Amino acid sequence: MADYKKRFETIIEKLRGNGHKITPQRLAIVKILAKSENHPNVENIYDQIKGDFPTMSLATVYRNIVLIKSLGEVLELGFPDGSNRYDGNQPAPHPHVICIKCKKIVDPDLDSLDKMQKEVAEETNFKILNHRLDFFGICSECMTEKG
Amino acid sequence: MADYKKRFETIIEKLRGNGHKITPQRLAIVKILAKSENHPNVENIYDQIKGDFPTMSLATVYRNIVLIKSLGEVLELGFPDGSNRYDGNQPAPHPHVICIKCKKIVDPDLDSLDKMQKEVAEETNFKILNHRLDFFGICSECMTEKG
DNA sequence: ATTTTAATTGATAATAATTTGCAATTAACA
DNA sequence: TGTTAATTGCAAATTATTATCAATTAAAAT
Repeated sequence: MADYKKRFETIIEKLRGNGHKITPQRLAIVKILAKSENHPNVENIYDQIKGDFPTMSLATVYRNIVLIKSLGEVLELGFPDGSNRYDGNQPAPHPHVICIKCKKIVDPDLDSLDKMQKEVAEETNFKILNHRLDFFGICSECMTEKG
Repeated sequence: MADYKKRFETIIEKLRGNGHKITPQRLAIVKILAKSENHPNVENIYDQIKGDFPTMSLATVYRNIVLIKSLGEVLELGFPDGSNRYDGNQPAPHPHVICIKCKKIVDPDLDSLDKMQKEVAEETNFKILNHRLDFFGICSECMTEKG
């Protein structure tokens, strides 16, 4: 339950501070990203907005995501199959748990990653800058479903 | 330093056992995958083979990888940018450390993942089936380079 | 309030890795 | 050696994302 409003304002301020205009389309995209507890994809964002902006282009969603990513204000979860999910609420890297049936994405609490990262850095002599940890499985809802 | 020959034979046997023919092209692909300590991509595999098989198609590499993947004998490391790297030597999921400059991929020793996976399963009520852990950074060689 | 200017948008074309369809080839078995 | 289903090679199709460019517009300056 994060503070959507604060995230929204942070992103908007960062956009302004970097000389970007706040268009209505952009505003709508930022609103969705600031929540994004459900980790939406581009289509989800587009679908939510095109009701209010019928002429809106998918390219606009893509471009705004690229921009907001470049400001470090959204975490892009890209998957090998080409799908992408976004988290503008928690833009720092963090682990995810993904249901392979319903595609739900959940943020678990895990704090042992820092230690692990240090171990890996020592062993491999890498300077570690980033990481990505996904667990794949089946959520309890999908588990109890028939079929 | 794994046992290439054993991996090679294992994969070939599994192919035979599932009614697949051992063509010369396939044999060459399996050989490369059985080593694959350097985590080759499709292009790497294709380039290594087309000297011996000038008419060889990229599609054949793709198709064979799909097949061997379906038998669980190669680990596909797909990345959000669309690139893929393969490990037929260690086909079970394991962490990777990736240099963002030279794209080298290294396998660190890490054993605390099992515990972490159990914790996550308990907390989220997911049945965890798989995982993916990548650390991104700069290797020692790239670190000491100029530029 | 107008004007000015650069950023942004929308529509469409381009991109590029992977996949698919199909005819020709071939490994493996009888 | 013949038979048959699997495999190959080529080219076309696919598909998410990116780039192009003229028209629009937010926001600062006047």
